[in-house]
Amino acid sequence: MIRPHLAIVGPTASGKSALALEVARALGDVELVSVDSMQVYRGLDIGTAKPSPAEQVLVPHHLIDVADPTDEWSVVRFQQEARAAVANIESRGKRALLVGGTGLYVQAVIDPLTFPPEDREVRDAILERGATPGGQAGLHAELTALDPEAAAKIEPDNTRRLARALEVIELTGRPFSSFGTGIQTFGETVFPVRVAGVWLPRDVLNARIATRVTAMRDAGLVDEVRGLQQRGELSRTAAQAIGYREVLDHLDGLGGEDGLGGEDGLGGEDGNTGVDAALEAIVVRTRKFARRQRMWFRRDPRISWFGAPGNACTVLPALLASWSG
RNA sequence: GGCCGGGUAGCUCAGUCGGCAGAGCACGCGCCUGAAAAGCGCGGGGUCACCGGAUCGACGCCGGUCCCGGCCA
Repeated sequence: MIRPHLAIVGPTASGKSALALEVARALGDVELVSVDSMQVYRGLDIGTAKPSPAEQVLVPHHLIDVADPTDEWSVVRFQQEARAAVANIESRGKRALLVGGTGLYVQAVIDPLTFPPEDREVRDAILERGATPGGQAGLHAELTALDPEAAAKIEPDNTRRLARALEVIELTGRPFSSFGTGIQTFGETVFPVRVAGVWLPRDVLNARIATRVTAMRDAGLVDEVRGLQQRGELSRTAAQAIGYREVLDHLDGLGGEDGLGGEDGLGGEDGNTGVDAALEAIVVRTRKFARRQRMWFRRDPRISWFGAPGNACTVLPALLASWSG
């Protein structure tokens, strides 16, 4: 019988990746699959805390650097490629160790989610309708008429999800709610897998986030973003990566405009205040992201939680003991 | 020292003619099926710098004190 695949989930900056490396070394028969919506992009290295080339040599990693930063990426592409990677690993007699913090992606891989078709043009057209005055209310009314069940589950102001639901209905002629039971259903996974969650005290995690952002600056995050920008405009999906969006905004702000620069006039004579503000914004958004991750994973009763006082690696013995059974 | 502007939520700031104190962000709680590091909902939070006065009633008006910024000396 095939031994179950493994997964480690948890909030950003918890030390999941380092823990996964140690697990891989200890077990010997696993390969890592990054479950991360931003590490898929080549060149987004520092800000995504991507495993270093050296680390990637130690243990094979999958789903890292599989897209160009000018390309859009989506959960469906991830689902296809990650499942292919798992199958590939399995075919070589090894086990996959999924590691990551993108909740929807984790479920897209291990749960039987099937995503209805999409048509960007159709959706953009709906989105445009929604952007007109009173448009959101209009979209919600439309959806209520076509699919009351779906409409009840989507906040009237959430234009993006309203548009997606209407897009699916327009494309398929079926109610959006007729596709799947929703991600709040936690049933059989598509392959045997044991999922562990790492959990850090909030103040510890916040401190780790702050430290990590400073380290990213020191590692040259701003230069990395500048370089990426010169090689072509980041795609809609890549450009929203935490750290990249803020630095991009900051670099745009330096463009010598005369009024709106947001300069506070006090203190920083060398543009450093701008960088500092961007870094602070990164810290704040990372914290919020970690909170949403917590909310997401917390709901899944299949996750076994491992509390760590400082960083995730301290749970290694407990985790190995749990998985050896 | 003089003149001008300012002091209201953790931060930045609105507050009409005197009538129960507001927003954005932060923070907390939550939602989630093709952008998910996205998008969205809900909530807690105030000695309105301080002291005194007129008024039925003051964040607002009057007098004073303290603090911050700018200009002038």
